[in-house]
Amino acid sequence: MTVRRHDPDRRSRIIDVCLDLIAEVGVAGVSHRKVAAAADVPLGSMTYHFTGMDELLREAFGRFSRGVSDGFEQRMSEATDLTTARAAVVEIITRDVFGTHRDLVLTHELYTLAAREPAYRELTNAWMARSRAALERHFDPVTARMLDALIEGLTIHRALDTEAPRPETVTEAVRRITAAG
Amino acid sequence: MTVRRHDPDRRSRIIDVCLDLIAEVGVAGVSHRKVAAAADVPLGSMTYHFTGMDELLREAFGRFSRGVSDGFEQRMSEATDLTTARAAVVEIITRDVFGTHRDLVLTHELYTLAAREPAYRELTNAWMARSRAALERHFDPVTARMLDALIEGLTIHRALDTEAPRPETVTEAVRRITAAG
DNA sequence: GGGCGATGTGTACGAGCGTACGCAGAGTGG
DNA sequence: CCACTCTGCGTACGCTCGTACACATCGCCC
Repeated sequence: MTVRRHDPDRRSRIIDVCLDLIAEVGVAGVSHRKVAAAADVPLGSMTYHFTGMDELLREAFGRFSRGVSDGFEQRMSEATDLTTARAAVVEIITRDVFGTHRDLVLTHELYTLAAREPAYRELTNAWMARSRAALERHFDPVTARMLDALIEGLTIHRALDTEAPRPETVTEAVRRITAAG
Repeated sequence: MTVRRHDPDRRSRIIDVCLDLIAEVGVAGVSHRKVAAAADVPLGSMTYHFTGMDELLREAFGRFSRGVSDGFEQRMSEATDLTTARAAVVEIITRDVFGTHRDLVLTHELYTLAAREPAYRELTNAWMARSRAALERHFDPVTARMLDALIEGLTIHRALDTEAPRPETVTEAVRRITAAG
C-alpha cells in the first residue's frame, strides 16, 4: 500500500511541527489530526509516538524553552565586563527574546499553561533559573533577579503595546537597575 | 413548560460566569455549552445574547481588564508624594494585581490572545495606557514606562517562579527605577 | 379579548475531535 | 523459503462542539 517511510527523526519532526502549529493557531487550535497533517505523517503516528496531547505539548514546550535559554546564555557569556554585560541585556530585550512573532506567541502560550498547571511550571521555573544564573555571571543575585523581571516586562510591553518603549528607555532602565545600590 | 425566567442581568451574568470558567479551564476549555450550564441558562441563550464565542470572549476580557485597571488607578490615586507613590507600586506588585490565582490566569489568557489577534491587543493597549497614565501622576513619562514594565515582570515572576522575589527585592527594584537619573 | 411582534428556548445536524484496535508489512532467525 | 515478531498505520467509534431554526410564550395595542 503506501510506502512505509523509514525516517527515524519522525518523532522529533512532529515536535517541531507542533510548535509551529501552536504559534500559528494556539494550543487551543492544535489537534492530533492537524499536527499529523502538517508533519505529513499518518494520524496513527501521533498515538504511537506520544501517549497523548499532553506529552506532545510538554515535550514541545520543553524544547522551545531550552532553545530560548540557550540563546540567552550564549548572549550573556559573550560579555566580559559591566559595560558589555549591560549591552548584552539590552540586546536580549530589543532583539533576541521575541525577535520573532513565533517566539512571542509560544512564550505566552507556555505561560498560560504554566499559570494553570504545575507540570508546565517546572519548565518556566527551569527557564527562569537558567536566566538568573546567566545574569549572575555579571551581576549580584538580587540585581540579577530584578534584571530578569525587567527583561520580562519590557519584552512583553514591547510586544503587546502599540507604542513600544524606545531603545533609549530600555538602555536607561537597565542602567538604573544595575546602578550600584 | 419551563418557567420563563425574566432576569435582565442574564447577559451580564453569562459574561461573569464565562470569566470564572476561563480561569478554571482556560479559553481552550470553554464552550457555549459549559458556559450555559455554569450560568444556568439554556444553550439557546448563548447564541441569542452573543453572535459567537468571539464576542463573548472579547466582552469578558474587556470587563476583566477594565476591572484590573480600576484597581490600579485607585491604588495610585491614593498616593500623595514620592514615598507613598513608591509604596503604592510595591503594594500593586506584591498584593493587588495577581492577588488571586484567577486574575493571574485570566491575564495570561488575555496576553496569549493578544499576542496572536490584534482585536485583543486593543484591550491590552488600553490597559497599559491607563496604567502608564496612572503612574504619570507621580513619575515622569519615561520612568512611568519603566515602572510599568517592572511591575509586569515582577508580577509574572512572582507567579511563575517557585522562589518568588522577596519583598525587599521588590522595594529595592522600585527604588532604583524611580531614583532620579 | 384577540391578534401579533418580540423575546427566548429546545432540538437536531454536520463537522471535528481523541483514542482504540485490528492488521499490514518489513526484518530476521532458522 | 518460511514463520514469527515488532514497528507502524488506517479506520471506525463515541463524543462534544457551534450553529441554525422551528416553535413556545409573553406583553402590548386595537
